[in-house]
Amino acid sequence: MIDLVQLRREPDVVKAALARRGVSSAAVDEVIGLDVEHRRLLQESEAIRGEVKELSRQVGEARRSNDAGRAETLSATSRTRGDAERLAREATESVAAQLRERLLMMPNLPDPRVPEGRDENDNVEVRRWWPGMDGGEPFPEYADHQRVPHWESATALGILDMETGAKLSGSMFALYRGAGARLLRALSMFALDRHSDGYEEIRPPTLALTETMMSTGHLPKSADDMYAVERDDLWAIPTGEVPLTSLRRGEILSESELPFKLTAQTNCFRREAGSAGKDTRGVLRLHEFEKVELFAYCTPEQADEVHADILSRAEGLLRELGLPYRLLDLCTGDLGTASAYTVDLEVYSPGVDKWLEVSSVSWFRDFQARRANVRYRRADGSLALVHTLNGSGLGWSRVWAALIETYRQADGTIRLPAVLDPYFGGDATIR
RNA sequence: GGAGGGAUGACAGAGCGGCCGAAUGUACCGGUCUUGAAAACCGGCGUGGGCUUGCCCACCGUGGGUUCAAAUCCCACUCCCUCCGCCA
Repeated sequence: MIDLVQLRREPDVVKAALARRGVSSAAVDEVIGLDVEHRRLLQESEAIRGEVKELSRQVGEARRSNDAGRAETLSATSRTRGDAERLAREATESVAAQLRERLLMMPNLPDPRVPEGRDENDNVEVRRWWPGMDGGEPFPEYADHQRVPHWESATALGILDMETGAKLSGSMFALYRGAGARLLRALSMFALDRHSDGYEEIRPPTLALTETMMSTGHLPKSADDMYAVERDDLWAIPTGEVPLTSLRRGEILSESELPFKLTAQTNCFRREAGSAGKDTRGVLRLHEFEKVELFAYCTPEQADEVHADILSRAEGLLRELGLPYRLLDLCTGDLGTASAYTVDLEVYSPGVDKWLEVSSVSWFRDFQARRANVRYRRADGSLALVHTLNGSGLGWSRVWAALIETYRQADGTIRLPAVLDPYFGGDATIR
């Protein structure tokens, strides 16, 4: 949620920032108008409320001094004012509800460094890495046996069975078998092992309350992309970010515990309502996938450093796995609702000849903290909202595909990078 | 799923229609005393909102209701505890 106080103080700054994301000046004015109206009504109803309280106090006084007549008169006046108060309060609450609704739909202000753009095509590549790059080697050349899509090679090896996945749950649900399933488990273990220095490992529930989904900004705006368990009023989380952001919801943290860093491996559920037919072969886009998330609450001063740390951890994993990747600064048109600044990591996968998004490292400023009401007490005793950041480290289905394609040998076997050997009993080769 | 008990400030815990934003204790902050510390004593000490910055309003799990007036009475819900049932 954007800061209403800032909106009052510098409406033009807010308008200019939101205009970059396509929010019209009129929409912002509407919020401002509702805020003005809300405060006017609030003052009115609070003044009447004050009157009622004062009258009630006097009724009590009159009763105690056995002045029944006076008490009755005062009581009657208070009753009338009480009716007026009810009306004023209802009007106030109605405007407050409208204001809240508009505010919850409003996206975060993009950071100045976010490039201008309409959609994902305008994201700006900031860096590229591949094995041997530092030694001056060119971008890898791939052999024909690596140019095989994973849905062909993995299915042939019996480690991926999309057909049975569809039989169980419908299209875009994967079933991994044998070494394929083990590879997925290995990747989560590998990542969590790497993050264990500094990030507390969490195993959160994957069904969450509406309030929990509201805090990150996934609701109300993206309800169509979420799986709802309506009977119990729960939602399947689209990312570990959801439970982690609410871990300390409503709490006041001490400055000494910041940055407060967490990591969690969870399944992630996405309806992919708006992406019919796009990259749907194999495991490129699934309704359910596994991801290791990195998350932090921190002070505004710590935010840059934490963002860099999360990013470098995500990069580090890809380097250890020997997979080429690139970094993109998301443009204003592709930035997530809650984010102020996001860097995406895309891994190159030779079989499909595509760059695949495997991580999004985002800084939310106090947008989520305001919704989740997570604050910290500063050295001077004052309270301030924390900043939240998160990033995948990493989302596995696409990494899985890139590994299968990149490390496919001429004989059709897959010799996975040596860092995974320990998770395969010493030899990470899939035959 | 059934029966009972509970939810109050950082924590413990009183209050059970009006003088209660809330006793008391602990913790915390400042001061006195002390060579220093401790103890003792004195003072302070929740959050949010509004505006005429001094005041007003809201908040005692959540939502509704009764009343001139609700932490306090009534209803519903959520969560926690105990017991029973069921289950991995």
